[in-house]
Amino acid sequence: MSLRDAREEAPRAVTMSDVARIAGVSLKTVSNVINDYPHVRPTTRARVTEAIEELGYRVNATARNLRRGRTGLVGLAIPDLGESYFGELANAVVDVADGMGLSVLIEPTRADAASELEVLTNDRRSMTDGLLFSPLLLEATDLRRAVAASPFPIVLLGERVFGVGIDHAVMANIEGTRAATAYLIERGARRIVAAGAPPVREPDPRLVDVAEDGLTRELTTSSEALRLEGYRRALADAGLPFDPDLLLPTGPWRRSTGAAALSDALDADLDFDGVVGFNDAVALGALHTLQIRGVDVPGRVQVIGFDDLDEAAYATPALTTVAPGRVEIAKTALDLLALRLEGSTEPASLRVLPFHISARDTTR
Amino acid sequence: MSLRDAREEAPRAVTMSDVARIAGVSLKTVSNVINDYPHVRPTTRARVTEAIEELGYRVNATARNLRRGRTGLVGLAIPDLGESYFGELANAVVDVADGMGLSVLIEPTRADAASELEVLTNDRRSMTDGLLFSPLLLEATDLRRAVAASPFPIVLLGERVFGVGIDHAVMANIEGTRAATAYLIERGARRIVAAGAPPVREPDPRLVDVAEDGLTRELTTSSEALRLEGYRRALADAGLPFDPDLLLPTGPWRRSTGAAALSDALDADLDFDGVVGFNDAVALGALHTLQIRGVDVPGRVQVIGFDDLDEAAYATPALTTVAPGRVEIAKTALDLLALRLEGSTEPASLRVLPFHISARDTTR
DNA sequence: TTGAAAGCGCTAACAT
DNA sequence: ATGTTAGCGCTTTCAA
Repeated sequence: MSLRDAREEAPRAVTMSDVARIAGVSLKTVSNVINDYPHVRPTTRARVTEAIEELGYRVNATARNLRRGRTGLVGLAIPDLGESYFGELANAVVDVADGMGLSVLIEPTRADAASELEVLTNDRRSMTDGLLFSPLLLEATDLRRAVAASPFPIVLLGERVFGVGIDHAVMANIEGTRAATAYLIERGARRIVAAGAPPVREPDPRLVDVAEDGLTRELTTSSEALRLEGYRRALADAGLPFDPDLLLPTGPWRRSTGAAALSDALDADLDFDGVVGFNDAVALGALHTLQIRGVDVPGRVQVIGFDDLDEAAYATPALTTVAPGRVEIAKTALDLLALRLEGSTEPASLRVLPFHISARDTTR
Repeated sequence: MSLRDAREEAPRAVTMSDVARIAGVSLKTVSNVINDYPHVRPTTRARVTEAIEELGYRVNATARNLRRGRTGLVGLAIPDLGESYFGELANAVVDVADGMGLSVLIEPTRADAASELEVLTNDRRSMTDGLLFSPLLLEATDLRRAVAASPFPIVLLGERVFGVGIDHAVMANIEGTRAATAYLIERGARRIVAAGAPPVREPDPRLVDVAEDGLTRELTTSSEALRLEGYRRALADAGLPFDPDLLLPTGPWRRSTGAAALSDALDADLDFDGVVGFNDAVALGALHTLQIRGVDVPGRVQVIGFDDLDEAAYATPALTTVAPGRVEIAKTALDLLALRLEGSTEPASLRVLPFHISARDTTR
């Protein structure tokens, strides 16, 4: 009815001046009311509020943004919303941003280096105040250059570590995997398979002295390499031998590849009593194979994952996993960004976030 | 270096007038070049382009949006990005929108009726030109009222059907499940379990004459009910009896609930040779249980799902499933929205989209 | 405590 | 083919 007619007649939307006119006050006063400026007489405020109500006024965010010079929008560039991990991360970012009065413009980069670069110079960049970026494929040098040239603040988030010079909220890849591995060892596992390890068995030469306290000197590598490093350290901590035969590369970290890797291991009569899945998908796939093959979990083989996806809790048996603190990551990344938005010129910081182990039923 | 200094000194960003000045032309000409207005002399265009290059000019989307009266942003309200189905749907919407020059502001509503309502009157609504909405919990009447009162166009997308009066791009719930069931029947299945059926065993009384051609008279119901209806029809088509014992309610459609439902069925010695999972998660869970229990799939029991998640293709055996045409849904919904954005006052239309069956290895 | 007025950066009539 | 100019709707000095 009236509203529909209104739309058809292409009426001017109601503006602040309409409100001002009806309320018998000036623009400034309406603005004051809307923006909760304290020094407004209660009666005036009431009149304005009433007029707003009556006219169904809503502020025009575009005009406000133009005037203020900011949009309240931040970009979130992630590889793929179809992957549970990124979907859940996006959920977390949106929630946290909401609490800060920010909105999130999510831009999937489709696991494609070109679109990862493109996202930095997109048309959308002029609608956002800053960018949260989770690159997957971009070379560290390309990234560093592009970020340095960007007129807006960028914060990296997620898994990969690219070195200093860029604000960065990362999960504790090394310490998380180390703790996961140690968790199995504490529970009696001695021969622990690393499902999702990188195909190369030597330590990554680029991985130099990776401390997880922000004091890192040089660190440019993949999460595979970082998680492998955590696994190695846990073995070393426990005085257990490092056996390359226990490294199961999977390629992409999916259920199917995890399942296949374990199938192969079983077929090859590999001797093992624990599985560290480098992420939950791989761990869940591994668990699947073990169950089909009739291997008792956790009795004969214990399994632990990494990510704490919702699904992990619902698997049978429920998957023990490293919870990397998605909300913490989101919160830290947004805080870092907010600081830059306020004009901070502090040196870039790398924040490695606390994690914990969600103990469930695939471990003893 | 220079760009960083620039940021620290809080310099005016370069504007169109700067470009105009450097190029020695007027604002209008710069605008013409930027917007690919055809009647610009090549030499002029070159000069402008050069100035743009030199200054590193980027148009200010906010100013443009204010002037144009549109933002080029559409909202996408979906329950939860952590669910693969919605993540993949969001991917599709973003891709299609990209091709239309639109950006997508994704807003998870967290399976909460209040936030589903709230999304319609959000602050973000003044930054978007229209809204794609996939409600899960909202009562049909509430929704209808809210949509009617909205000053911006809304298109519903996804699964539930709310009745006429609202533009709507839906998947073929009934026909898809009917085809899925028929597919198993054609391959010899006779006692087919419906995993994910609603707990009530009577046909939904609200489900009256649901045609899937837009000529629907009355249709206000859940996707559970619609898919059950498809299942019933396929049985009827084949002259097979409808046995309520074969209806396996799961509650939420997840792997875990699908797995549990099949476990119970097996424990109860239920006699069946086919499983129609009401979505892929349920089907995948069912498949999992069947494999653990040593039931030969597809030899002894055939399984088919609904959604065609990426994961379905990677399961072992790969899951046969109904592909509901996510991209088609996205495309149709955005086309519908674009029409309204252009001012169309056509009556609202319900588009039920074509689907197909992705034949894989869980069926013969 | 409120008002007047300028202007954010752009597009699009309207001129020429 | 290009220039002039008036706003889009808001926030924000500056005054009163």
